[in-house]
Amino acid sequence: MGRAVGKQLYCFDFETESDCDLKACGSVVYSHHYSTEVICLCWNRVGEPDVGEWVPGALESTLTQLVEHQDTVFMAHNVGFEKAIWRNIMMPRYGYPDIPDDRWHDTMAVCAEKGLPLGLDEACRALRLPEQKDKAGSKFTIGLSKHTFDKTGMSKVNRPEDWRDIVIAYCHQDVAAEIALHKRIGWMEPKEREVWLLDQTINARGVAVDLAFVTAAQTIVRDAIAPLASQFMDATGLKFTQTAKLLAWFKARGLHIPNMQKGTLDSILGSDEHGHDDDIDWELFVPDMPEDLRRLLKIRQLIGSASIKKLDKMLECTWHGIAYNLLQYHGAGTGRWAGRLLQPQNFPRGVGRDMDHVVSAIMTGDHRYVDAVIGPPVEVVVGALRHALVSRPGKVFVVGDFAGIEARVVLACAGQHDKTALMAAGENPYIDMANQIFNRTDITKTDDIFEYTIGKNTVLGCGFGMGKDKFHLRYCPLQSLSFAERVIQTYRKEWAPEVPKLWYGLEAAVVKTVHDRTAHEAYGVEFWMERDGWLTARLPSGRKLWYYDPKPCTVHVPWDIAILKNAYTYGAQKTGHWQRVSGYGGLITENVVQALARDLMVHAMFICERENMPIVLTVHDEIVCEVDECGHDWAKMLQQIMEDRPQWAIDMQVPVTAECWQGDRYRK
DNA sequence: CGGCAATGCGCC
DNA sequence: AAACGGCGCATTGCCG
Repeated sequence: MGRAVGKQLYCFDFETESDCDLKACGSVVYSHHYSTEVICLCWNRVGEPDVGEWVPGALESTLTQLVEHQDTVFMAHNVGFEKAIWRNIMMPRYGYPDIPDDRWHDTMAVCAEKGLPLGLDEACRALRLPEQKDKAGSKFTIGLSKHTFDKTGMSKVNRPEDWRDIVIAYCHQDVAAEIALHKRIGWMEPKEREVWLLDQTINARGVAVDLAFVTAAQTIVRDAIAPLASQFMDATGLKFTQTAKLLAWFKARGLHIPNMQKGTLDSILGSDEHGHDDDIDWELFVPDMPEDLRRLLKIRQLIGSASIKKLDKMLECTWHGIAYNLLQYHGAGTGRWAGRLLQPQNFPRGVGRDMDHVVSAIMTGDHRYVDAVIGPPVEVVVGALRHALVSRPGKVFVVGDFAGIEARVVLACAGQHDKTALMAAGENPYIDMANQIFNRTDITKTDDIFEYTIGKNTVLGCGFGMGKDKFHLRYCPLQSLSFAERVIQTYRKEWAPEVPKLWYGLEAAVVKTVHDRTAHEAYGVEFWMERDGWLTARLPSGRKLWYYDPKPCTVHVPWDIAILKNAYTYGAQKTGHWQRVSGYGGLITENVVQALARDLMVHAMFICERENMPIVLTVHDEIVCEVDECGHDWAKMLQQIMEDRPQWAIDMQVPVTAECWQGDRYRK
């Protein structure tokens, strides 16, 4: 079941034209758009000369036979697109039967699993395949869409006469490239195929968006920003989004600002809205700033949030109140999902205001009212963005969050069992850490906020080799550097001395594997050079992490120019493009730990599905299910599910706890 | 002018 | 005895 191997495999590729912007709206909205039309569907049976094509109105039965043959599996690169076209155009308009999820195979999912770029063209290039995607053809086809007319100058009247033939030829070339890619990368691991099928189910369910809430929020933002933006323009001649130019403008008036980030502005203005004086860097505070400049910075701070763009995005990518395909399977190299379209994984957290109060105020659409009863309207809306996601009528969200999961996994992985036992016993590890750092025994969460926060940040942040400089900059810029150094040393030497051994142990194993091309194991992770140019790390969970094109190298150690040590690099996607990355202990540890935390998620996700708690969203260490509204204590049930550990996690002694709640609106 | 890279900013 | 990593989207700015 679910296996696509051994069946008749057909590569399947649609070319379409539309006024709808596919990238912005997603494949579901695109496929439903009135203007979207199929130009052609081309296919080729993998390993056979069996090539075919379909165009609207074609009278032939080959396609019907293919689809009705239950042993036919259809392969595409990003099948979300092909599925949407099939189900929302081919079925309703042309009467074809459905192709169920388990008869699709996605080469993009395999690329994701094996650490390759997700784009077809980028993947083929990274693998140096002779068969490549036809870039000119792609540009031509995209140019057929009306929303690009102004850019390409092509329109229905001046298209070349043979434009359909050009597109069909391009489509066949894409099919050839996809087949070459498939032959090189093969199938998914069977267990990951099951995860991917679940991913497809979740993406097809979608999440409901409260459209009335979104439009009310848009009204508030628009009305609140307008007067402030024009004041700002009058004073500076600049739009408040032109960050670099603004910094120069302020500099010319004697005010040197490192950046326009929220925290920086809080510090410079010497006040933040919520009285967290801890967060303020008083060295940046400018007490004698001219009032006009202060006023401008204040405006920038109030309306400069880019997050409000999400409101537009929510409407754009929603079809009849549901946003589909918000998650990318294995979007991160470690197997975590990535967010797409309205990006549900980076909603601002807000500041813990009363949700019902905030939502009802926003629903009025009146920015003055929001200002009067809650606070600065734009800031209120930004903090409430996640509340736009709601459960469908008659349903309720049940949401669970793994507590400090990566810190727990790294300690368990390292064999730091005194600390995992402490967590398993329900004690607070952050207090334990803080007591050790400050040489005390009586620190509490409420009475020693600074000490507690340092303890927490140390436990959560230091498991992957962070150094004193980074810790200082990030968590305690007002303290001395030697304080940060002491914190780091306390973690590494006293609190969790097994953890640095984990970094160096994993590094030694992976470096040996890349250099001598034999298997090496450390801490339950087995490194191995696969055929065809991959390094893999088999995790205690049984899953493999894949690193493409690993190469041995040597580097100078930082403390002695004369000493060389073995190291390695590999190809990976970084800041949006394919480049070589240097591996090191902290990094490989981070990858392994993040991957294991993901596998704990997946374990819980399968149980949720089995127990009739359909998942609609995941956010790294958080599961969102949508269940029938009834008297049932769903939160309790989800907690039991998430705290059920797979055997490998029991063996590793990972202490797992989950915090769960239920409600009809998404919140933190 | 479009394409691409870098940057800023949100999250875990 | 060094190194925190993983994302996506919007915007800006540079280059051809």
